[in-house]
Amino acid sequence: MAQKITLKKIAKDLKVSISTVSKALRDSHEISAETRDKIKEYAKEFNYKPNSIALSLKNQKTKKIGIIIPEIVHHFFATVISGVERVANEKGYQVIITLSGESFDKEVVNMEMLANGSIDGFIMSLSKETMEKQDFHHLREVANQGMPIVMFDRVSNDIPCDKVIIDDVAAGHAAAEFLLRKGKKKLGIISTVDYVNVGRLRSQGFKEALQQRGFEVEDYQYLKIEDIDHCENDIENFVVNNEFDALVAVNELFAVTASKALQKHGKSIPEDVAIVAFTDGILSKYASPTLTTIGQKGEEMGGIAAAKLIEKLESKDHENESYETVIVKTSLIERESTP
Amino acid sequence: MAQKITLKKIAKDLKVSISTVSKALRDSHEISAETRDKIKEYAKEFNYKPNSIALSLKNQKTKKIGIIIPEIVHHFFATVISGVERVANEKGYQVIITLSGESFDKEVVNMEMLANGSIDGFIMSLSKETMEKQDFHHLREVANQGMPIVMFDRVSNDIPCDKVIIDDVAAGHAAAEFLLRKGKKKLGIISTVDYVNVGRLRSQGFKEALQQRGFEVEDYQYLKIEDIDHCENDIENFVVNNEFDALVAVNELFAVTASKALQKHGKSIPEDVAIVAFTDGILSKYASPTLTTIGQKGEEMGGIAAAKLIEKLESKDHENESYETVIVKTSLIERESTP
DNA sequence: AGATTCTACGAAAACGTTTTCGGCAATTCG
DNA sequence: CGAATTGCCGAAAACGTTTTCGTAGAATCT
Repeated sequence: MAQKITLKKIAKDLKVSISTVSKALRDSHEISAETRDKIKEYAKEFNYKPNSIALSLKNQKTKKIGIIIPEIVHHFFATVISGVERVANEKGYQVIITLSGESFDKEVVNMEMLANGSIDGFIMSLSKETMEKQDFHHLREVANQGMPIVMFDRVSNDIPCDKVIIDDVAAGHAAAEFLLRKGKKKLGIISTVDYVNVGRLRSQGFKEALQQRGFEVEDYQYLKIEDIDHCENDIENFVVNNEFDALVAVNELFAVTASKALQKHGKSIPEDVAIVAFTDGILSKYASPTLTTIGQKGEEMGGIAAAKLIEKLESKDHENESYETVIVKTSLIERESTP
Repeated sequence: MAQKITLKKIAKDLKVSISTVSKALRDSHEISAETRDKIKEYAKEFNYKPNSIALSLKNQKTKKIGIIIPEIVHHFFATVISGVERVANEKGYQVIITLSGESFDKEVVNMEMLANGSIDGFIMSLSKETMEKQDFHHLREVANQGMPIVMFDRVSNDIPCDKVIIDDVAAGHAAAEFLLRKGKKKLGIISTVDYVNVGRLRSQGFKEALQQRGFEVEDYQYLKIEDIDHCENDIENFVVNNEFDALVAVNELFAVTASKALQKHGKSIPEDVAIVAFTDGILSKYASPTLTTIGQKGEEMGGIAAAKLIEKLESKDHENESYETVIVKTSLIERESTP
């Protein structure tokens, strides 16, 4: 229960002033070698570490960055955090995490809490509800107060800030193209409802790839999932009531669910139906068969987002207000679910 | 770029003193209704929010709790964080996360960083390296400075603090007992090296269950995995070179790897070999066949840990130094991998 | 010796709060 | 009418730092 030691206590014990202690510990030339060594020795003995709250107040910088994400139990978001944490730590920053739980209100509340001096800048991905409402006043308010924001994955074009995304259209295109080159003729896609950007954009790329190859809209089958937690019946109905030799799913959960439904009804994968999933996570690696996926590189996205944010934080504040959108390349990882 | 508004600015603009503004906003009876309303209106218009850093410094409380975990891309840890975040937010606390990456040094560094006033208390699970070294000086130091710690999952008996664990011995016992009741005779277990507590304890419970039923040590097969990232060959060799009709794996990764190896070699699950896994995560739910698991209830553990920490934080500091170890019950979730 | 420059330290302000205390004026009481 | 009470507000301290400025004494220069 040794109380936390402060400059004041050291000063009192050593009968010098607070400023002398501070200077000595920072190797100021103003302090004689003798006094300096005495102070340093004492500080080390009692394990003095400057109080970071006091420093934050004085410097008007917290050396903390705030993350707001919808959920942490999604592998993709966990990898992003991992990436953010890695580069943040390298540069002496700490990471505060809050979860919106896909709720607009929680997103707003958390943002306001963090904006009151707790952090220097934001890294965030919008909640589903926010995407649906298209209400970004909380972002705008924070940005107006001069606090930098970097958005990733689920971003909004309405907010001027740095962004890190994957090219979902290109990725959807690549998935379809990959299957077409394997000689597949009748493709299907399982996507999300349209206000989820990633689902819409991936579907769009998928569609474009087919059209470039001369397919018509009626040549492929489309399923939009509303509720990700209760998608099994929908997916099972979809795969038994339609004919296709290849399937794209905009996340690995849909993919593995479809895979199991297909196998349950006697189809073999990839011979009868090939599958390409998005979001390379743990499921793709361990499903039976393992899934060919388009990887999102969450770790890399998180790292880039953190680097861009810190760059903004450490440049002179008032300068050129230019924002950049980094597009992280996806990678297609071939596994057993495609021939 | 509207600068952040402070009490001082409000005071200046309204030509009153800082203390008057502070009191007015906190509904002090010392301030006349007229002045109070004027100040409150002004504050609302400019969206004043008290600076949390200044409050932290004044109150010597940050209303933040720090989490140190080995990895965040493990589903179990993600669920724990989710639980911590939930109850912390309910009680007005924020959550700072740092990752040790299973490294002792990073754990020490992160702990020292957070201990310098950034947070009010710790919730943590030890890194593998720390478990191996059995070096807990960093925990002891922090605890001595009066900062409360709650450990979960990977804990140490050497440190006096609250703990939240599952009864791994009982869980291992339950897993074996469950299989024996299903009529299985030759059991095997895939575990980790012994310094990982959870692996050792679950194995111990498994062994005890068998002994109570009159089995001898040579009646079951044992595999200890050193490197979780390269366990496939070891597991495949294990399952083809041994005979058993049931298998327990101390995590779902081992379980699904074993399941696939068995199926590859023509065994069917659960008819030929039944499987019980630990750590109910996403893999267990979506593997083929789905896995019967012993769930760890990470969300619940996180919630309990946070509640206990906050309870300590908000009680009068100097009181009874009593510590509690909460044992969270595991639950056996039956799925397709057992008959 | 007198003027100047170093050397080595302390005082105080600042960051944004909250809170204790003191005080002035107006009102009530005896 | 003098004394006590009340209503309303401001000054200042405190939290722990860093940094600017001032200064006393010693050393150096002329």
